[in-house]
Amino acid sequence: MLISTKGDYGVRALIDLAKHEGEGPVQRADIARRRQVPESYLDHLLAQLRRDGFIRSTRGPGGGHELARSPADVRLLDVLESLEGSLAPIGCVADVTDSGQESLCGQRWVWQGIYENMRERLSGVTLAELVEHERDHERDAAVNYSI
Amino acid sequence: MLISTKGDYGVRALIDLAKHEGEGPVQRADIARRRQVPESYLDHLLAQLRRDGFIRSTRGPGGGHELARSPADVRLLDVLESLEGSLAPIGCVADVTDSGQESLCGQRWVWQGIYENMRERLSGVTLAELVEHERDHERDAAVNYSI
DNA sequence: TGTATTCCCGACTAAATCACTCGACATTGT
DNA sequence: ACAATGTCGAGTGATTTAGTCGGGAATACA
Repeated sequence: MLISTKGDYGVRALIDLAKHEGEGPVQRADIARRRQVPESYLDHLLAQLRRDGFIRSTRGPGGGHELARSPADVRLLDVLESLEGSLAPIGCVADVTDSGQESLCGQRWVWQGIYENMRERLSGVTLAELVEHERDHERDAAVNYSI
Repeated sequence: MLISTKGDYGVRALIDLAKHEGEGPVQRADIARRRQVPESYLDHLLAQLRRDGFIRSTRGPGGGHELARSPADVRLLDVLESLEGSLAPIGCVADVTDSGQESLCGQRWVWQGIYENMRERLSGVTLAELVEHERDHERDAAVNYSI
């Protein structure tokens, strides 16, 4: 599995922030409840998203988390790579500077194309589109993530 | 990482068998040496490939392993799914009969397309083509996998 | 029949990763 | 001062990865 709960939960959190944009900071506990993510785990994901500049956080009463950029400027690819690390499906297509060792993996040429296609598709999707899609399908907190 | 050493080593083994087709059974020790795979680990991979009908094995002196079908009839997709299980990149596109629970994952529509593209590409590549490619690039035992 | 060769199979293990929990601490509004 | 919030790092149980190991079964051959 290329994408674990890290990527899934993290994207859920960003979608939640996007849907509540302009309403001031959103609290971790609210995101956790609405998106059905364990709060103490969400903590780590928000920390990572903050380190990579996707969100801004403020402490104290009334604090919480906000998007640092417009949802239309946030690419799914970047979010997932922030949360999951490299999305390379097989070792021999890793995005390291391919200096020195030519890969031993004979399937490289096949996977290279798959990887590029994947990155292209994920680059083409923004947080704004994910929100739009969720709205179209009436998937929101109350509908899908609550008990 | 979607593909682990299981998939990598297993494909290497099949390529080796394909290159020695018609020369009688190929021994595990020879595959292991030529393809730089731990022999005791290769054991498990060959067992899996046999269970799924990719190879035939014979015991005793002069025994070994042979392809059960023509290399042109073996799709990379099938080999990898045999060795790795489902290649679904994210839980919500799993190929289970999607009865009941509609997935909660909002990225599903994106990943569905990526998954389909991946499976199409992997379906289009046969063992024969992998061998051909290796021959073109002079990647054989003596060239790449030995010390 | 005996023996060497080869595959077959299941048990075991060390290390890494996943999916969390927990507690101590920092910051801030009232 | 104090309560509400986020921040950070350590710890944990379950699962997966990448193997090893040893005993057993089948077979060719002398």
